[in-house]
Parts: sequence; C-alpha cells; structure tokens
Amino acid sequence: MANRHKGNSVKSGSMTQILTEHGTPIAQRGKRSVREALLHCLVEMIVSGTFAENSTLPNEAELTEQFGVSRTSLREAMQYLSALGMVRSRTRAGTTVLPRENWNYLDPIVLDVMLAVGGDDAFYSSLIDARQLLEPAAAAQAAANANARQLYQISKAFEDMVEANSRDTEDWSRADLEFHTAIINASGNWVYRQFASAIRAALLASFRLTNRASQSHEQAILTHQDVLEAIRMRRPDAARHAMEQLIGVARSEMTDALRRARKLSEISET
Amino acid sequence: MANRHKGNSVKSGSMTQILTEHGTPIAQRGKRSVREALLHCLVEMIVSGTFAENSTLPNEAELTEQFGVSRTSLREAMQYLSALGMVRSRTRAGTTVLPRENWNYLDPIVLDVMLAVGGDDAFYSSLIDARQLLEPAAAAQAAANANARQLYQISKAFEDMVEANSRDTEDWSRADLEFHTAIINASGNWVYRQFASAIRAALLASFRLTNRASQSHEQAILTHQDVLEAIRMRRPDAARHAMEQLIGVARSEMTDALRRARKLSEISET
DNA sequence: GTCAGCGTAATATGAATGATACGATGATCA
DNA sequence: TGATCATCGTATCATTCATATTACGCTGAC
Repeated sequence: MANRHKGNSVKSGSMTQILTEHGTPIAQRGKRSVREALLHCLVEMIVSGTFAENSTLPNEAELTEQFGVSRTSLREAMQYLSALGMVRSRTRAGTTVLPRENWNYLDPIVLDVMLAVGGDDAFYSSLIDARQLLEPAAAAQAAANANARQLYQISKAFEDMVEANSRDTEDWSRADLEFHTAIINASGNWVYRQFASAIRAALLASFRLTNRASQSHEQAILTHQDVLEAIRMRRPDAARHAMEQLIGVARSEMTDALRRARKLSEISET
Repeated sequence: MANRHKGNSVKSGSMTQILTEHGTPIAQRGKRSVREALLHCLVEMIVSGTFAENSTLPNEAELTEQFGVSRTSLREAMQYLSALGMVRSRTRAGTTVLPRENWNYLDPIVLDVMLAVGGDDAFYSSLIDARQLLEPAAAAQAAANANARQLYQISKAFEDMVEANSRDTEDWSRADLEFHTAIINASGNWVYRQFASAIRAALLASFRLTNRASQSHEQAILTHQDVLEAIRMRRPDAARHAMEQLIGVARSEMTDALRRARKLSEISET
C-alpha cells in the first residue's frame, strides 16, 4: 500500500511527464491552482517514498519538464516544502529530502496525505496516545479558564451534535470535530492549540474507519455531555476525567476498526 | 515592547526603504540569503504587530520597492509564510495576515522571533505547562520503548552535561537541550516529536533568562541522572516521576526569572 | 609514480526582470 | 436589482544573470 501513490508517469515522445490521479497533467488540473496541485503531488511522492529520505531530488530543470510547470511555480512549491521541513536546497548541491523527524506532520497537507497513503499502526497509536494526553489536560484548563464566548462555542458544538444525531450525516462529524477544537481553543494554551490539526486528522480518520452505529451515537452524546457539564461547572478534575473516558472510547473504537481493516486486507490478499 | 521591531524605515528620495536591524537594507545583508533575511524580517513585522492580524499587506509592487528585493524573492518568502499559516494570498484580494491561531508557532523561525520580541507571561506559562505534560509522558514511553541507539544518545547527552559542568559554557546548554530532545525522540511518538522545537525554544529562553549558579548545575545533574537511570532500568513510572520533578524545577526557575525580569523593567521605566 | 595542493570550469540553485493570464472586486448601466 | 465590464493584484510563465559548491585536472614535490 505504501507505494501506491498517485504520481504515475507516461512516456510521450522523449520526455516523461508526471500525471495526477486522473491521468491529466498538472497543467490541466481541476479547480486547484498549479501550486496547490504541484505541492500536493510532491508531498505525496515524498511521503509515499517515491522520493526517499536523504535522497536528492532531480534538478529543477528536470522537475519543471516532468511536471509541466514553470520554474517559478516549482520553486515556490519548494519553498513551501522547505517550510514544512521536508526538503532542503543548497546551491549546486541540489535539493535533498530531509529525514522524517524534521517533517511538520501537523500541517494539514502532510496529515491529509499521510492518512490517504495509510500510515502504519504506530502512526495511529501515536495519534491516539497524544490525544489521551493532551485533550484531558486541555479540558481541565478549559474548565478553569474558558471565557463566555469559548463556553458558548463548546455548547454550540454539543448542541449541533445532538441535533445531528438522528440524521446520521456529515454534520455529526463536523460538530464532533468542532467540539474538540473548541475545548482546545478554550484551554488558552497556544501549544495545545498547535495540535488542533492533528486531532482533526485523527477524528477524520476515525470517521472513515469506523461506521458508527447510531446506538453508539447515543452513547457518545452522553460522554460528551459529561465533559461539557464539567467545564460549565468549572470543575477541572471532573472535566479531565470525563475527557479521559471519552478518548478511551475513541481509542478502543479506533483499535477495533484498525484490526478489522487489517483483517480485511489480509483476506483480500490471499 | 510589542511594537519595538527591527524593521525601521527611512525616507530616501521619494520612496521609503525598509532597513534591517543594523540599518542596512536587505540588499546588502550579511551572510544570510535574501530570502532568509526577508523572511525573518516579515515574520518579525507580523509577530510584532506592524502588520496586524486580519489586515491586508501592501501589494507586491510596494513591498518589493520597500524591501528592495525582486518580486521572485518576495513571492518565495510569501510561500514560506503561507506554509507557516501566517498569511493567505488570493488574486485581486491581496495577501492578508491570518489570525494567530493559525500560525505554526512550533516553527523555529517563528519561535525565535517570538522569544526575541518577548512574549507575555501567558506565552511562557503555556510553554512550561506543555512541557510538564509532554515530557514526563515522553520519558515514560522512552523507558518502555527506547532502542539501544536511542538509549546511547540520551546517555551521551547526559555525559556531555556532566563534562560541561565545570566550564560553565554554551556546551552545557547544548547538552541539556540534546538530553531532552533525545528522550522525546526515544518516545517513538511522532506527535511528541513535533514538540522538540518548542522545548528547544523553552530551554533557550530559560538559558537567557536565568543565569544559573554552578551550584544549581550540580543539582540539575542529579535530577537529570534520576531520569536517565529510570529510563535505563526500563521503569516508565519512575521515569515519568523523575521528569516531572525536573520540569518542576525548570518551572520555578522560569517563573522566578520572569518575576525578576518584570521587576527590572518596572524599575527602569520609573 | 603517487599524492597533496591549488586553480579553474562545470553545474545547480539563487535572484532579478518583464510579460501575460486569471480571478475577484467594484463600478457602471440597463 | 441584477448583469456586464473595466480594473487591479496575484498567479504563472519565460528568460537572464549571479553565486556558490562540487569536481576535475593541472602542477609540483616527495
């Protein structure tokens, strides 16, 4: 699965041009701008290993030809990549892919690709471990410090969840996501806030992996309500505990889903 | 203090050109490349509030003129900024500064500027809160999972600290920093690893704020040793506890230093 | 004959300039 | 009020020059 990236290439005349997922060159992309499409493509190729860590990328001339973009666009995409800690360019030496430990995994683009490529179990368990550490602390801080506006946002998200309960739509996901984001924001800690994107990614992944029964929605609403009430009542310890419970459920759901997914892929391979 | 940024400007003829901290235009910068200098300058102006949140920057033509750089360099810097979540460009609408909650504070450049500009107390307390939450967890994980190479790196960093004890030089800081980084890396959790840069910044800040007496070095070595031993002996709970102690000390040192710094600035203002 | 040292050429990124395309904004007109 | 169009600023492309670093080759001494 790891090497199933979207960047295929096709011989046309003497040069090979890299194509996007729909078989169209980047030049004729859909809605996305050149830079966006190119960037996404590059991130994908790096994450998937087409461009391995510590390897040197083809030089700018080759890349512009392969992708069919101007050098300007390519270089701007490279600047973005270097801000993500994925590449480093030096004159004459070329552009090299940095080791993964330098990558900014919290960037939405990187996370998206990471989830799409399908990381290993360690990827998901790291994510859930981090959530179980951070979110209870954030909830406690929120209970201690949240102002009126922040409390409202949390409550609003919860009400949206309740309302979306019956019609099991995308609204539920959005509200759930907003609930957790609002609590982190209410914590008032900018470091915790940096993780909002990671938690967002974790939730999106779990939504995709687990097809929640609506019965489990009822259960989830109760758990979320515990968190909300504790924060409203300004009881940090209660909030922390309630959030620990909530993430505990999320963890078991996630591991179950992963086990199912793994079993499924094993069957299909035999 | 908030608006004391390095980007001064001077009238020369009909146009104003922005100068760097040494009074030299970016064009004649020292070692740094144009992009680096420009980027640093822009980040500084945004963090310090010269370009306020949600405000629209001058258009590219004006900026190129003010900074004395080409449009290429400016745009590449902008790409980097947009990767940091600090700006967003749209055709015709111009490029706007995004609200702080979107910024990637964990990026070394942003952190550097943040520390240089001198954030408020909430900035530092968030940092230390996050450390107290994350590092004990990372230490526990490291005790459980670290492989031989990772253990060696932690030990090596500790030995460097011991060696640097007498000569109270920069070596101590480097070793201390390496110690904490190595533990986080050994945790095997990529989410925790994203914090390495933040912790690095926190340590650098504390080195600058607190002029540790060498007696406190002796004390620090003992505390660090506790952590190291616990990890070596594969005792997660002990490692967690030892790290909690360590960060507790760091916290009190930091708050003391901040109080002193605040008092000092009050005196100098009267 | 081999290797150390130095100078130069080749090469890839860094930076500047000019031109064109595109899309959003806001004014104009029916 | 709503559709159309002029305008302005970013997006993209093409081309050129500058700069840094690598790599090659030359020379000379041991």
